[in-house]
Amino acid sequence: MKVVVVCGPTASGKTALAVELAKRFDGEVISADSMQVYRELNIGTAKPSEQEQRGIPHHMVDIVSVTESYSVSRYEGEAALCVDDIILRGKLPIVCGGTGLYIKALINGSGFAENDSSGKLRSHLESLWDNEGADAVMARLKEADPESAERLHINDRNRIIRALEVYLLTGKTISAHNLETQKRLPRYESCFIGICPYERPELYRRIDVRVDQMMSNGLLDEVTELSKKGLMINTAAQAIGYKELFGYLNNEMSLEESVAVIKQKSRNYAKRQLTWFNRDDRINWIKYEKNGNFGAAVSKATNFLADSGVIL
RNA sequence: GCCUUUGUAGCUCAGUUGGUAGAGCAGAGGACUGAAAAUCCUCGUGUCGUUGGUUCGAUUCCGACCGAAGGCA
Repeated sequence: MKVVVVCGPTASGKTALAVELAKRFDGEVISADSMQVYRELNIGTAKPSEQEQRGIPHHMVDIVSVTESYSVSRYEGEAALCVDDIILRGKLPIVCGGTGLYIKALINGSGFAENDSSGKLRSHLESLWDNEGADAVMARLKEADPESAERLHINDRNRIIRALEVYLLTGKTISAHNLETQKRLPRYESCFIGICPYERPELYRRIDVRVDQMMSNGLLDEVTELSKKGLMINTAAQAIGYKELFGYLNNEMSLEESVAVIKQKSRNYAKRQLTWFNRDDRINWIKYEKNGNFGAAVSKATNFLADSGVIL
């Protein structure tokens, strides 16, 4: 059984397409979205409403609280269980989302290196970075893992720290680990469908419109509630739409400004998503004009599924 | 109407004691293996408002004009 993947940048119409395909081909949706996993984040993550879900089961949504920190490796394991179960029940698994790394981890089966659950090593390395500077951390990485040190830019704090962390934890370099996992066969056979407007300005227009919709749907109330409860912490605090309105609530900027920043950051994000997906040559793209209709997209997607043998 | 300030990259603004200019943001491209809605890299020629003058040479100094903001009437 092949797994269907519907991907693309934010606000491009992934959800509607995935649900329609699920309707037609007896599927269930597995979300691949790093922010929709959080129960308390709804409007700002464009989490599909009950109406939008049209009775199709959606997995990997609302599975943790914002008080927890979620991560790719956890996603990889849990989402794979969902997919396996769907296959076992004879249904078509449809992975749908914009978090490229999550999709890759699920389909390819990355096999991430160990992590220190106590977080002690991480915070030690972070304070090393802050107190002694990037060069000090980089010097240690150069000794332990010259390959990664060569590859990583001196400013890329997250990756340098992680590379060193992996070495100290496992005694193996992250570069060796990556090399090894890249050789593995993918966990699932798959058919990738990407959806995106043909023209960049149209994508950006759709993003702006959607942010305005989120605001009229009560995003500010949602964020206000979260901030009252003091819940904007951990990874969830990085969510676009939340951190900006949090800034407004802290009197750092006007409401108008923060909405403009949300739009801005969403556009920047969409750009990064496209860079990620464009590199993946497995993706069959559905690119639509401004007046492109949904029916055409669905039939195009159906053709892709037929070509790759997902459906007969 | 007069006075003051101001007009430089799509936006906000530096700067050139006169030798045609540079940051941030935006935008474009790229990277990405346990934070990924994160993290990071690369890319800056624009009639220096218009027009005269001084000068070997003006975006820079001077004048006029046009636009903007503030003040006084």
